[in-house]
Amino acid sequence: MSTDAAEIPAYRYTAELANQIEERWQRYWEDHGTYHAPNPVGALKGDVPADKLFVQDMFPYPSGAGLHVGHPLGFIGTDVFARYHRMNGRNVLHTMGFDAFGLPAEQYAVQTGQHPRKTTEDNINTYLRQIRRLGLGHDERRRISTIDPEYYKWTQWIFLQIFNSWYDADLKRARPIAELISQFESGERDVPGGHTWSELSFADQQRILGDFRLAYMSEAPVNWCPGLGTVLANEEVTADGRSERGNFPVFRKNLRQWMMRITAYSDRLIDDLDRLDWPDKVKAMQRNWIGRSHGARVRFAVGSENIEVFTTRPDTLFGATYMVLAPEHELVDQIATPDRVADIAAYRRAASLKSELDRQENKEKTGVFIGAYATNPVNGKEIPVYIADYVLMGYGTGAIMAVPGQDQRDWDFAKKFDLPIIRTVQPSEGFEGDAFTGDGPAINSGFLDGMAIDDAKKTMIGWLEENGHGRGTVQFKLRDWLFSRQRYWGEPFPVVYDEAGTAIALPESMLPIELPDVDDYSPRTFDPEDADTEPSPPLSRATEWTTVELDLGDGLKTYRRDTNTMPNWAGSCWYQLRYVDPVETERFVNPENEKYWLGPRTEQHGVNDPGGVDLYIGGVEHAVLHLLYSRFWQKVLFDLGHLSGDEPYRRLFNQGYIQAYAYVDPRGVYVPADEVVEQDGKFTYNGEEVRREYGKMGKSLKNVVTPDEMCARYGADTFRFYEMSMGPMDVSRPWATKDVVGAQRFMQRLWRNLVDETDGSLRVTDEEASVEALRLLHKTIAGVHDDYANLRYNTAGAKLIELNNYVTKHYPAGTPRPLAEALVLMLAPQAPHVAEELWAKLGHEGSLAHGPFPAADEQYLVEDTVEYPIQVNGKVRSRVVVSASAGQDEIKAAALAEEKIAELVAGGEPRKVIVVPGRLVNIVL
RNA sequence: GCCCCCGUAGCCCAAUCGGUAGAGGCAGGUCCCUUAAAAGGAUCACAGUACGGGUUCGAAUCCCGUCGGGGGUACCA
Repeated sequence: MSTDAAEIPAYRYTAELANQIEERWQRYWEDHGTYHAPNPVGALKGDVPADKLFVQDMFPYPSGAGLHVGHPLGFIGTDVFARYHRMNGRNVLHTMGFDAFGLPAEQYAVQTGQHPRKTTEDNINTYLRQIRRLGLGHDERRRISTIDPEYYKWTQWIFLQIFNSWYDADLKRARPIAELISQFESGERDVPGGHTWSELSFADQQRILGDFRLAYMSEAPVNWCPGLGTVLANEEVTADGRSERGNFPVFRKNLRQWMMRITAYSDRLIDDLDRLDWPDKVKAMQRNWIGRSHGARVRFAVGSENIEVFTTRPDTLFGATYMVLAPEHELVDQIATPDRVADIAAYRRAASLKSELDRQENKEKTGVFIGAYATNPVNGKEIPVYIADYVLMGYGTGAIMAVPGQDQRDWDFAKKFDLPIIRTVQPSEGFEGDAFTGDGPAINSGFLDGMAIDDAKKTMIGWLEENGHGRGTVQFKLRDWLFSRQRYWGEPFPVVYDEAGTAIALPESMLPIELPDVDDYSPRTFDPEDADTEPSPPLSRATEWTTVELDLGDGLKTYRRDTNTMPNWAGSCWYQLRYVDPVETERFVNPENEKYWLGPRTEQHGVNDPGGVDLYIGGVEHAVLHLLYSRFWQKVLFDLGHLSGDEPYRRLFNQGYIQAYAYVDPRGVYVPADEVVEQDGKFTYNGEEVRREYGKMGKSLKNVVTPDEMCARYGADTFRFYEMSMGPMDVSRPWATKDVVGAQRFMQRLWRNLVDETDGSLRVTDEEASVEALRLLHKTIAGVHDDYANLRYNTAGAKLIELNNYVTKHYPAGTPRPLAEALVLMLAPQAPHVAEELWAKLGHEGSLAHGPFPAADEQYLVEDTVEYPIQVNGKVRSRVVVSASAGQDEIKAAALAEEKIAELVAGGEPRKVIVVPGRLVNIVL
């Protein structure tokens, strides 16, 4: 009896052979620095072609679970793109770093006592081993990790740049804070409060500057999450008022925290989206999040006070029949009548106890009358003032004019409290709803009557401005970015506090401010439901670190450090800049290198080109978090003159997700997916029928497939090729291990067409390829070029399979060399190791990483003849072959002369004959 | 509720400007090779594009409606 091994030919392209080849070439690439991309200047200086390409993946957070087959989809996608362009002669920057600060490592540290740095570095090593195994062509000299002190030194430096700048609303750009101070000193700008700058104390000066700085401390309602023991940014809170991570309740609480004045950039962040090559979906999400509304601010007098409201519908002012203030509005106490105080207090208490979730779920209108009446400026009518929790303190002015005729929420409230309703827009015919929000002529509106909404708005804003009752304005939903976290595992703030509690920036020479070692990493967490708790950051317990003696220019003094850390978005805001110049010690990036890799290239991308990474691939989940923050930092650094472009990512592409089936037995327990058997449309595990679910890949769902497994079973090249062939990059699809064999068969066939399986000899011949073969070859080359350039790897792969199948069929004795070489080169971006191996076997020295990529020869792309389908009344009835140079009349004549067609036309005159050159002929009878 | 995207063979997917519905892969049938199986080779079948209407000489593609799936967002005045 013979063993299986003896029957497999020695030189068949098996997983074992693939693994040998892959390991060998990975070592070669590493030894030769094949993927090193030279910089114009600095430590990585080299000869740089003018034509460059910067490709970037959204860098991963190194979790303990390692990679599953879904993760590398984007990584392989960028690698194929990078390899394609590298083979075509471009200087390609492609590398990968790690977004390594964050909660999981800290939570693991709390459980085990292991330092988060150790956990994180172990995980990074696992990731590095996994991505190396995939043969990703990274410039490993450019790897960065956000937790490296040499990296976060510059994160802290950027923080100080932001802290030390202010937004000049007239010039619409950030400027150094020193320029604001000199404006105050010289009197060019009035000091708020009417003070003289030099007479103010240091603390008072800093308090005033805090209202201008782009990073500032504020005591404001923030999202406090007791379950996580930290505060969160708005972007990290879900629509139903819970933490995105951990799903704990989030409460509004007044706390003193670092904020970033991202709202100063609202207009630019919206307007500049037009200059980006990004998916419309992501642009729409950012526009939506920033939420620009055009409208008016209107003042309503209440005795000697004024209530200011924001409205997008100034045209409906005649229909304002009452007003509503947010319960927390500061005017309430001043204008409420004494008899209403008890009710107001009771309502406020009830409102504050409602969680965000309660407010979401129960939209029944509630509120109380506060005894005051306001004057509608447009008609002098006295209208009652209420407080109600459907008006939010955080948007607009925290007060509204209620127009029940045109707003459903106001309608609901008015019905409940029996308030008058005046329609100011004529509802369309047959309208039967409550509030009418459509367009129509103004009614009951004095000088506006008859106008359409747009005209009425303009007219009313003009009237308000003329009579001093208000002005046209723009309102944004975007709020400033809460920038402190009560965590250990993050970047410390590069500031200290003096005795008066004033924040003082540390000089650049003291950076980085490194994290101290502590015994206890845990932020104190609390009962998730208990809103009356206070954050207690782990660093506050590192007393030796928090108190520090420094000489900051006026002698040795005692200062306190900030015990908060930065959110983990900080490190990812600027990593593309550090990839460009990873070892530069004097600056965060050398301007020449930055300009070469990231600067605007108007001759190539048009006059509005903002610069940035040439292709950035990642999931859509960062549409309003990372991608908004990163754009903001880029713009600040651009304004301050540190960068040549004002957008970080010129082109963005969202890859889809690879999902997976999971199987549940009748008890509701997940069973191992790889042991489930499918038969006749039913799924069984150990003979028991199980139910199939579709969703994520995860340990708890027992359906994880790892790239390591796939590499071991098929080899990295086969795995890469399969992943790219599953569908277009941006489509999510289910993982199917059983389908991988298709990719393997292709690789084996291609290998066999070039290499003898039994003795390993080359099966390439000097026979000339037929004209037919050359036509197919050059058509394939042209198509594959196009597909690679447009991220259509699935169709590129299909074209290669088609060409290879042709070779298999027509050249059983051996492959003509031009076909063999072109196949290998075109395969290389997707399956680089086997391509290198075959390229070497074909007798070439060195690597094919830098080309040549085959070019299509025009002479084989033009056909001599064209076969035209002939339609009669839209249905294909026959075909005719015509010379490719034939004119329309010739084609038409040939079609009509065709036997079957002549029969169908039967001597009559067709009503119309449509000739689509190169496509078809349609005869209308 | 509002906004956006998607429905093509049993499954994953092609069809680039409105022009012959099928490139590729999985699964399946038949044949060759083989003692047999695997691997390999050859070959075949399978949908009329979720559904209903419209525009057009011609619709998977454009428009309207319905159904199904996915995503975003929501007392934002």
